[in-house]
Amino acid sequence: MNVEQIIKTERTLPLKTRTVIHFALVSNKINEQFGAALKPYGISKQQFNVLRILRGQHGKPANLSTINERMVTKMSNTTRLVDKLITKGYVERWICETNRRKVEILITEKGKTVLEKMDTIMLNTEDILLKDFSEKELEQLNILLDKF
Amino acid sequence: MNVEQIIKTERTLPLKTRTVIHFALVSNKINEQFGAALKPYGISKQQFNVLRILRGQHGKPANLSTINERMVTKMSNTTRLVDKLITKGYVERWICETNRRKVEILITEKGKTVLEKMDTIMLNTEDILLKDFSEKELEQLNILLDKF
DNA sequence: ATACAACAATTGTATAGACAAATGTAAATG
DNA sequence: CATTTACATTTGTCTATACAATTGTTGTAT
Repeated sequence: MNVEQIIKTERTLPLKTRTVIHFALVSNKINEQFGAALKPYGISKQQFNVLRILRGQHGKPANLSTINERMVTKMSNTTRLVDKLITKGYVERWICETNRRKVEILITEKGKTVLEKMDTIMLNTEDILLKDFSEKELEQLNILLDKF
Repeated sequence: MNVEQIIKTERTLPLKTRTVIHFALVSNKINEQFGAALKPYGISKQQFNVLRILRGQHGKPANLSTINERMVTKMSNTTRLVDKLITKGYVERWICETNRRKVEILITEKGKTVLEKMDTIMLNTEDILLKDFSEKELEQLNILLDKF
């Protein structure tokens, strides 16, 4: 991936600028790939993330703030995101008995089934995306990412 | 930045999954910072990108497809993006005389002035974002990013 | 107990972006 | 030269997201 070539600039970019742009380009690519992988399921990355969080609760219900806390990309409107998962039948929502301000959200059996299928696809996509990385390079990348 | 801690998961993530999530987290951080830097100017990253592309033309007008080609994040609707820049007076648009299908887009003096101010802020933001990286680490990161 | 502050989620609204269809223009074909 | 095809941009529509204001509930202080 030659950054200058992709954005078709004739000038040599300063290293820092180049890094930031390079990062954005890779980020786009990753998003596209995962987006495409989830497309057949009619689910967004965010929705997938929420399903995974709910499964990770092992039956223990989660409320909205818990979900938000754990999401990779926080967003302002988890209510409507959950709404969509309910419509699809992947998730249930109840009002919390002990604190009626709160809400209890659970993944359904249908949600679990579909999530399992998506898992495979997602792991596959990861493999494809990272196919040119050795174990060592992945570790190196993680160390560098920590510096942000 | 401890990934597991941030997304509050108790399990140890597989290296590849961890990398992808790590990447998304950093990407969010970068977007937030640049977004915040541009906020006082009431301009989006995309709009800023277009202004920079137009300045890079050195007076030579650009048409929509040229702009699209050079944008870091391609998008489906550059027309409306340019509309917004016109409203702000940062950009002009004319119909191309030699090929009336095309359009000629130019940055205005006002656009150049405001862009110069934004440049400083953006470079500053880059510096802050990358403050913990040595020259060598930045080069290393760019090499790793190339593997995507 | 009553008033007030804090909490948790929801709703309204405005803006951004994705995607497909439509418009207008130029080039190619017969 | 009329018709078709390709091109460049624009427009319509639907969905996603950000941000602020609102609703309903609980906890706290007097």
